[in-house]
Amino acid sequence: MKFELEKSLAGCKARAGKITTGHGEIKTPIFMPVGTQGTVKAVNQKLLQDDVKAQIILGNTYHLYLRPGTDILEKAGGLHNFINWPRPILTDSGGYQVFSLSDLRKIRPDGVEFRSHLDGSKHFFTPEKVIGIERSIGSDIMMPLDECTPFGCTYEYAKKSKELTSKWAVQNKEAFINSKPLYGFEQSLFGIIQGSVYKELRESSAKDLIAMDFDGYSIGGLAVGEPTDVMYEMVDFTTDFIPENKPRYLMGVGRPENILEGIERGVDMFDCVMPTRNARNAYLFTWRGVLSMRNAKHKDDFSPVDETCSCYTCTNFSRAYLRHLFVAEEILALELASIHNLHFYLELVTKARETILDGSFIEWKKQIINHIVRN
RNA sequence: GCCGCUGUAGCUCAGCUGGUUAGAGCGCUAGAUUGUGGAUCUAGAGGUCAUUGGUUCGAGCCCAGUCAGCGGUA
Repeated sequence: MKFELEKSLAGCKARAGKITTGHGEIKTPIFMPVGTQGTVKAVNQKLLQDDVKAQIILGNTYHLYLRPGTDILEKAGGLHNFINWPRPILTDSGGYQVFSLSDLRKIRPDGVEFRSHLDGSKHFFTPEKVIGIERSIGSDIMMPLDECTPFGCTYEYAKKSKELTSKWAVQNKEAFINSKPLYGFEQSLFGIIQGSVYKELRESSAKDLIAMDFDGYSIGGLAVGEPTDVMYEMVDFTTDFIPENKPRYLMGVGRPENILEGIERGVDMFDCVMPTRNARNAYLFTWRGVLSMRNAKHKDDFSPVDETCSCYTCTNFSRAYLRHLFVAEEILALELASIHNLHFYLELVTKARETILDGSFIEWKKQIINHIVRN
């Protein structure tokens, strides 16, 4: 993997760059649709490429390990082949599932013991095991096993957790060096910076990981319930420690305005379930604010979701039809809404990139936030 | 025509021996959703208890008439 920094803004930390992987280029800043189980829910691969214009998608190690399992993925020749996705894939390690499925797991110094949310069976993840699974998956960018701390945890807990994540990072890195890709293309490994909302811990976590020289750096453990301004402050603080020539990835974020604020603070990559999950709940993002497609006011509104949007949904269907599909619980509702929201997110980061390159980002961002945050 | 059963929220129904502002589920309306459960959670609106009289301190509940629906019967 190669990262090329194309432009850094003078007035803020926003940057534009290019990541080159074995499955092509990713132009940053970028938003990565989440495809946990080998599919971006409700959107097929053709539309994902041609209409949404996704440059890279996510898969999840925890979910893919439980189902279909690494034996199937290897027989298929890796996840790209299995799901017929020719562009880059990034895999999350399962660290977040350790956090979100907390009643089903136990964290130990050597790894995480957990029960499958599918059948209750017992499993044990170590950094080495996770790297092995990600080799079987064949993701272009792999995330190491980490612990995502819950918001509200004490300094002491966050400190111990950060130390564990750093210790695991060494093991992740070693396992990475001591293993090889299975499918003939290069894979790369990021480090995940933890430390909750404590600056001192963020700094020390960043320094631990940077000393190990990862291909890129993720900021984890944010957007887990802390106030938004705290999240921005932590991001701003943390990106200062990350070398300029490495991509920075803010995990799990976020709302459109969160992404723009993240870009301004020097983040290159984002992922979030919001555009897809909210789409399935009839919550749509537009350039003039958000819409709830179930609302009765759309019943006889035959205008598109967003007049300025060029996605398949907006160029072909009305709000009234979308509302009808949601009320009738038709599956096409999920598809059309997901296409639109993802198209919006990708267009958002594309425009951010363009305005970084031409120097108008800050001005553009202010204007956009005024429009999209208003309801 | 006669006999019986039933009328409570948009729908399906609870509602104790008569006792404060009549409830539930679904639906409806509106929120929430941040390294994915199409899930879930939160809040709100909505009732002349078919109708007219009566008994009672007090009636969704008891009595009578009327209307409507369902079943049986000549």
